Amino acid sequence: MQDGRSGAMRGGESLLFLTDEQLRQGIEAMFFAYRGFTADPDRILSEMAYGRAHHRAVHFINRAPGTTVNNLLHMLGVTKQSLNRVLRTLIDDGLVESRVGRIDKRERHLFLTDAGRSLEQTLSDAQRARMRAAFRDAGPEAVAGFRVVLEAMMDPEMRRTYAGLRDSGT
Amino acid sequence: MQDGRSGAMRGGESLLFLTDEQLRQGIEAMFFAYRGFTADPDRILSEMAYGRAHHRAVHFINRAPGTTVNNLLHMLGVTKQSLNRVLRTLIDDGLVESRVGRIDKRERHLFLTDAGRSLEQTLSDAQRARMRAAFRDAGPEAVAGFRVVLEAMMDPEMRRTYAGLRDSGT
DNA sequence: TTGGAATGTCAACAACACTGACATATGATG
DNA sequence: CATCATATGTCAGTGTTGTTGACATTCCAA
Repeated sequence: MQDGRSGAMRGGESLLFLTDEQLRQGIEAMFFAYRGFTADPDRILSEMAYGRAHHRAVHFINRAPGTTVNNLLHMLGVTKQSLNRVLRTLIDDGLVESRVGRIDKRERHLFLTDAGRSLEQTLSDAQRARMRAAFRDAGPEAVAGFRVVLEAMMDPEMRRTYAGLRDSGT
Repeated sequence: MQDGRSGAMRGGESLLFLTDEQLRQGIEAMFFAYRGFTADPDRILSEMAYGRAHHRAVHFINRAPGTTVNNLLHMLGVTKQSLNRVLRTLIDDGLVESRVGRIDKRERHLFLTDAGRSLEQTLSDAQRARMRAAFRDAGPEAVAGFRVVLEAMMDPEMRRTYAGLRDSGT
């Protein structure tokens, strides 16, 4: 694939969108867009004692209340030591509640407190505002394509996690 | 926008794709997809003394040979101190060459050496392979939508940078 | 000549990730 | 019951990447 012609013609169908140049533009689009994607919540977080990792934890606890530490670990793709540091501060600050499991007492189930939900709202509102503007400008068909490509880009395991969250949220 | 109905109906046109639930799915798609997006080059880099920051620097120097440090700074969105640390190792290791500007001798123009191009190829090939698979699976229309939404999500300044690179690459 | 811009460098620090090791409590199984 | 595995928490050390702040050098431009 170093000839720069990987997306020429095949069977009469134009595959121009698969040229190395197109792929490179896709890569750069991901890079620049992700910067925008995180910029607004980051700005809010920088004024507090929290960072992006706290945002992610709070987001997924809100999304899946009662999730266990192990679940959260896999969703976030970090080690338990890394998550624990973040979770510790959130619990100590009264944003997250950790309840011992009723069935399996080894597990801890995580919930947002009112204060936690409030922070989540603040961060999500900022992030959603940008997403909404982008979606609105792009239109429904572009949005559909956007989601299809992103889903195809995930690791299979993450795709399952994503689909599980998606289908549970409707 | 906390009523969860921001994307109901308006003027008879369905705006279902703008509901908070849809936006949240878009946010999660970005999160999981970005993980996949960086996974392959990260794996390669972890076996070397380099990280994601080196990848980004090498990518953009390859994309815009002769770019100045200041240009690169703005493209990457980091401070000169942060970039300098990365650039230092790349120059010392013979992957990047820094030439004093002919017109303005304060400026340094950055180029990849053969070794630098080789590393860039290795990393880009891994990243492009995933992007190519995702594009292929999603099809040209989805890819078009993907790019439109990503571009709409960028900060205006980054959008200009992105468009400049895009138009110069064709 | 003087001011400002571009670059480089040093130091300190913070966020966030990692590995490795170990402790505790609990569930599951023989 | 004894044993092994699982879930969680914690401590210590390390690495990458980012930040500020301060200061020096070089050089363009007014």
